[in-house]
Amino acid sequence: MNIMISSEEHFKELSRGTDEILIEKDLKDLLNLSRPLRIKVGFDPTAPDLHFGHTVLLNKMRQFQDFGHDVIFLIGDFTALIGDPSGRSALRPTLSKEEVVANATTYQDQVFKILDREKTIVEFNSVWMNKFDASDLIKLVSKQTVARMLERDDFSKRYKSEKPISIHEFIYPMVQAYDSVALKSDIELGGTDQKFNLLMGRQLQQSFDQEPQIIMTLPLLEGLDGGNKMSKSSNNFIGITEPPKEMFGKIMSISDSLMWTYFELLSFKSILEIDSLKNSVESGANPRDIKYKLAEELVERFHDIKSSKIAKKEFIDLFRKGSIPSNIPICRLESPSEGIGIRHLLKNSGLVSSSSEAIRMIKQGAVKIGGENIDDYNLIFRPNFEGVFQVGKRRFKKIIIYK
RNA sequence: GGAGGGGUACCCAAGCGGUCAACGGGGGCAGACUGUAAAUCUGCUGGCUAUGCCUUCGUAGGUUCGAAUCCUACCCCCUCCA
Repeated sequence: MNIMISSEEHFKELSRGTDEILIEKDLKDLLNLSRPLRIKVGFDPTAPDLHFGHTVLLNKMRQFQDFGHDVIFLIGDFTALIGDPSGRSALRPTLSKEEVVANATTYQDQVFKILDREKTIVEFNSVWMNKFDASDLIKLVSKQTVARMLERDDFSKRYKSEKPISIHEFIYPMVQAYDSVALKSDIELGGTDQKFNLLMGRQLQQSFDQEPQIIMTLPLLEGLDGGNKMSKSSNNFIGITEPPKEMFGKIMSISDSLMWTYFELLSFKSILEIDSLKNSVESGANPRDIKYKLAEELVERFHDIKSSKIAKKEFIDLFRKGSIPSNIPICRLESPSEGIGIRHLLKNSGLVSSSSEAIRMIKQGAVKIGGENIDDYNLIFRPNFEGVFQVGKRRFKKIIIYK
C-alpha cells in the first residue's frame, strides 16, 4: 500500500480517464479503509491478440497494482462457451474448450507486458462454474427477470429489429455477475459497454449478502477507422505484438482528432503535457509532428527505444520522401521459360487476392514496378527477372522469377 | 400447434420471367488533393486458362428457349395468437 499518498489523491489518480464510477462516494470510503482492495476484471479468451483497445483497461489495472491493490485477472473460460453478446447485433458463435484453453495461454503471455506478473492473481471462472449443477444454475438465473434483461441495449435493439436472441445469452451476464460473488470483488473494471453486466454483479452480490462492488467503466478506444470501437473483427486495431514499423504506421494513420483521444487513453504523458501539445497545434504546429510523439511513445513501450527511432525514420523515408522501404519481403516465383503474366505474378505473390483484382488494380494505376507505373495487364515476365512490385501505397514485394 | 412476414453479394437494401454479375446506400480498395491524416472529388468493389467462359440471390428439385424472379418440398429467422 502506498501510504505516502492521501486517499483524496489516491481517488483522483484512479479516477483519471474513467468514464464513470458507481458509486464515487463508496469508492472513497473503500479507499479510506487502507486495505488492499480486490479488483476484478474479466476477459474473454476469445481474442488472443491483444490490441491497444485492451490496454486502456490494462493500464488502469496496472495503476491499481501500483497502489498496492489486488488485481484479479479473470479469464472467462466458462462464459466464453456462451459468447458474450455485448455490443453485438448478432449471436456470437461459441468456442470449443480447446480453443478457449489455447487462447487463454496466449492471452497471459501478452498481458504481462503491462501488468506486474508477480502481483496479478489469475483466475478462471470454470473453477467455480463447473461445480454448478443444473439446479444451481436455475437458482442463479431465477434472480433476474426477462424484462430487466431486455433493458440491456443490445438485447433490446435485437428484439426490436427482429433479430434472434438465444436464451443462453441471458446466462452470460448472470454468470459474469456470479463471478463477482465468487471472488468477493470490491471493484470491477470494464469498458462502457459492460456497464449492464457490471451492474448486475452489484445486484447479485447484494442478493448474496455481500457489499456491492464499485463499478468503474473506461471509455472504449476508437479504432483506426475513427468510428467503431477497436476490435479484431472490425480490422481497425493495432496489436501490441505488431512489428514496430507496422505499429508506427498505423498510429500515424489515425485522424488528427482521434489522436487526442489516443493521447488521453494510451499515453502516459500527464494531462498538462497533453494540453501543451494541443496548444502548440493550435498555434500552428503541424499535427503530424505531434502524432510522431504519440507513435514514438507507444512503439517504445511495446518494443524499445531503438526500434521506435528506426520505425520513425523508415516512416519518414517511405512516405515523405517517397522511397521504398527496407526489408521488403522477397518472394520467389517459379515460371516456365515462356514467362508468367503479371496477373498471376501479382496473385501468386500475394500482392492481390485474385487475378481479377490484379486487373482492377492495374487499370486504376495502382501498380508500380521499380517505381514506374504500369498500365498493361498482359505484361509477361520471364525467368531471371527481378524487381520491386508495389500495389497501392503500402503493399510491397520484391519478386524474383526463376525457372 | 395456428396465422402472417421474411431469407439477395462484406453489411443494409432494391429487383419479382429475359437488357441481372444483379439499382441504391454503407463499408472496403485505388486514384487526385495532402501531412501515408481528415474532409472532398473520381473510379473500382464474384472468379477464371479473359474481348469469352464459369459460379452466385436460404437448400434441393421442377416448369420454361430462358428463373433471383413461377411451382414443389425442405431448412432457418421474425411477429402475433395459443
